Amino acid sequence: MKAIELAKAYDPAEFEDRVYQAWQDSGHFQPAPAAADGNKAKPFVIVMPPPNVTGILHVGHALNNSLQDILIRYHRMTGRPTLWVPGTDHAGIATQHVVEQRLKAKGIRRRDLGREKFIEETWRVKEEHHAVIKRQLQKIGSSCDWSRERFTLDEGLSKAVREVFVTLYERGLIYRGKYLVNWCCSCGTALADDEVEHEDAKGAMYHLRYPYADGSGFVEIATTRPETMLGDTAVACHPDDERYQHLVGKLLELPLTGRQIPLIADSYVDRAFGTGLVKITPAHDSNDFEVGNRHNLERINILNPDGTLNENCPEKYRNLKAKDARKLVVEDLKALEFFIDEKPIVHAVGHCYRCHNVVEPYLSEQWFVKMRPLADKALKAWRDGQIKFYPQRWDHTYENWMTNIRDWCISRQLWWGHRIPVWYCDHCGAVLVARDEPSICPKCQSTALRQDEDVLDTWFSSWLWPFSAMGWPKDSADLRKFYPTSTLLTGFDIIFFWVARMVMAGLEFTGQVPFQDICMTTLVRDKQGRKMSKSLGNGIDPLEIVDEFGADALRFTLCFMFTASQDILINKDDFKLGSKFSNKVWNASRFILMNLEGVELQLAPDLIDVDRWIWQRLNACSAQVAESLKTYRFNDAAGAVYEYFWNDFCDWYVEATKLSTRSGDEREKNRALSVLLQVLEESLRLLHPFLPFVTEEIYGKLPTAQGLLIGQAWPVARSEREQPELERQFGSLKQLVSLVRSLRSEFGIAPDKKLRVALRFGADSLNRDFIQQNSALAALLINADSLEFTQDKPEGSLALAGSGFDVHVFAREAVDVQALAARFRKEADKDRQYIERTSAKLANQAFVGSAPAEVVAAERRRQDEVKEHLAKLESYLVDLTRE
RNA sequence: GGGCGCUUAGCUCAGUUGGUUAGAGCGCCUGGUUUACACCCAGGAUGUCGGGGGUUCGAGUCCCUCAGCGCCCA
Repeated sequence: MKAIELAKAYDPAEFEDRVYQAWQDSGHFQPAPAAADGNKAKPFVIVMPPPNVTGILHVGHALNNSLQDILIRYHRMTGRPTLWVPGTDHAGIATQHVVEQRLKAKGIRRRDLGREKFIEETWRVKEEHHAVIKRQLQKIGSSCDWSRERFTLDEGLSKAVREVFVTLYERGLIYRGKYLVNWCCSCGTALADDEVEHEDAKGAMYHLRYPYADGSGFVEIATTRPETMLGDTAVACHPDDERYQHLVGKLLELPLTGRQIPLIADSYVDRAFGTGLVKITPAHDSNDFEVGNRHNLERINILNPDGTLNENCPEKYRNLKAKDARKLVVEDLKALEFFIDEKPIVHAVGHCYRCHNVVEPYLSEQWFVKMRPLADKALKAWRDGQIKFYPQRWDHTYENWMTNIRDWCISRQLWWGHRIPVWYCDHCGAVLVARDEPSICPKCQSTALRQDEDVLDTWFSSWLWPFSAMGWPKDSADLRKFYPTSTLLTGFDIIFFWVARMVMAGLEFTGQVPFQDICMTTLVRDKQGRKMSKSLGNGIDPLEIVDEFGADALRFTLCFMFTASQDILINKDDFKLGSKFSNKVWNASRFILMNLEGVELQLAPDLIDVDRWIWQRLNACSAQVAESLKTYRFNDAAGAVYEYFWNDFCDWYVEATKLSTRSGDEREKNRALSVLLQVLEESLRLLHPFLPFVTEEIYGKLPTAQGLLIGQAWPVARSEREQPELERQFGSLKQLVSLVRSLRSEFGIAPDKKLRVALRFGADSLNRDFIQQNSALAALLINADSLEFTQDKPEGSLALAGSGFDVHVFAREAVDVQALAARFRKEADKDRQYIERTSAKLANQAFVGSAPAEVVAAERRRQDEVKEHLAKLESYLVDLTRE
């Protein structure tokens, strides 16, 4: 046959897009129909964590999707029906924010545009962004089933949301109420507890004086938020606090307001904190809210939705922002001598996770989900082992959150999202919660119905994703076949937001956990350990990496660096790792294919030792990859294929085959290349999940290619290929080669200088036959004319110590004998130290008595080897110094 | 305040139930135009495994303690 040409340089940009298109056209992204090939294997299914449709893919997404794709491709190649469902989420707050900013640039405000027009505009923006996200996922090679792509605002998913809302309401698990919620004044909406990020901020502890109403004295209180005093309705002490017990019930004059408030006792108060007295502002602090409930206190809301002070405050403070009001209040308190002092402190302040402005506790009417009953089921499922975290330590986080679960505020004062399916009758005041929009009030027949203005939290649709994406609430074929899914792979930072809630929703609505394995990924950071962010400008754009190094390089590097326990600290240069590896695969393949010129391929070529050795190595690698992927140890899997391909296949096997391909013997060349091609082909299959593009491109050039590599069988480890004795035998050949190469290198003997080398085996050498049979190979690898074998110590040579043999190199004139002697002495010292150490160990009855027999035996064996090594060195030294 | 994690070569990290003379990639040093690859080849140097204590025949690995760093929750 003819030689096959691969381009001289590995150039991923040349083929990646073309290869992706071929995959997509081939239909392999869709699960193979089980019936067609009688495939009874259990499906392997992942739902992709839907990225925010208006975001762009960052390197964290690249990591997560690369890892998911590795799992998907691997399982697909092992023959399981495999499905990866892609999609995006509508990201209510973030998207609305993006669109408002765009409009603002044109001088348009959301309210001016009106709800309907605004939503139309948002859909347009969504479409644009969606195209970008999808393109990005394709660029990195995601083999997901685009025909099943979903968006959280799709009709079907919206139906699921509505079904869930109404069902939970019917089950008494959704309620509406006026409570303190986290309020983002900038976004103008309520947030869930976990959407608030606590950041340390510099502030002050203000000490204030509240006089008794009867003028007989005053108490001192401390607060970090003096402006909220305008909403105080009590001051509290601990009921057992002897300093204040006698004052309980006394009325205080609240400065600046003219109001009188009581001094109450409540065990919530920490006696040791400040003066032991706290002001109680039920409408602006969640603890105070509880105290207020217990004592029936009035709740005075002093804020407008935009964060300015409202009409419940004295006139002069109205419409000021809280920050400005604070200054003025402090000033006024000073003027009236109610101010004692302020001390700087650092305290945690809540910020909106989307816009990073300060979040205020704010009293408002919202919808909530009662979480306790849902969480109890989710806890039980976890305790029963139905879900499993990788790594396991995330168990604690899950358990802790589930155990201390709080109700979930799900209404958002936004326009972009699922509108709450609740209607109010203006005529009779009825509240209608319905799957379909009612046209008439069933209570009073009025048509004056008004839908709730608010939308639902985006996570209220995301938590249904594993089954809503499969068609639920319809009883779809996909749902029956692919649900529950196999693995969820996502960032640990959304355990609360998403993972935990999906488990709850899955159990509540499908009666099953939505996935079995949960693989948590860590954060990708810069080399200084900083989070990648726009403002720092330290982000890595995955597409830039793809352009520069190729998608395989991006994927492989991330996989290679992904360990379960630590964040990934990475910079652009690190991606050279993957790029170099891809290049290696390209060039090794190129070499083999270019050597096919004039070769007659054999279907079942005979194997020689080195062939059996590489099959053993490939087999071992396969077993290692399978084991590693099973437990989501991606770095181990990547490390295994890297080591196999580079060190075993390229450095030893391909080099070894040169003996055959350059022998001048046509038949031997045909045989060797036939095996080489088979090993290459199988190696490409082994590597494909990790380096899909380059392996597919090369596979397409193979004379033995059948269809696309993506659809080929992965080389599962087979016991008949195990050749453990070959590992040992080939290992001794490698040792021989290394010894000679070291000598060459150390003493500057040119690589192209042919050496005369003789081998002398010890009496009980295990590997004698193997090395003798493969002596031509050994001679090639050490560039010797031939390898001689001798019984007696040859004269005039330099000896090197192998295990079970001496290597004699006739190169005395090329070597600095003194330097070699010095090296031997150093090695001998090391040996003596080792022997001393292990002798003590072996003399220790406690060790010999209590350690497992095989450990002791191994220790003896190693010591014997070192003793043999030392004895050789000593005899070499005698020879060297004598002559 | 409660919880979790990290500290191993110059850098980034492996090291799964305790049992070889602790590994990888990058970087560094020496040599190399071996017609696959300089994104390469061959060889080499580099570690009191954060400090201290303990358990054990044996500790990077288990326990205690101290120090530093990070994250989550309140």
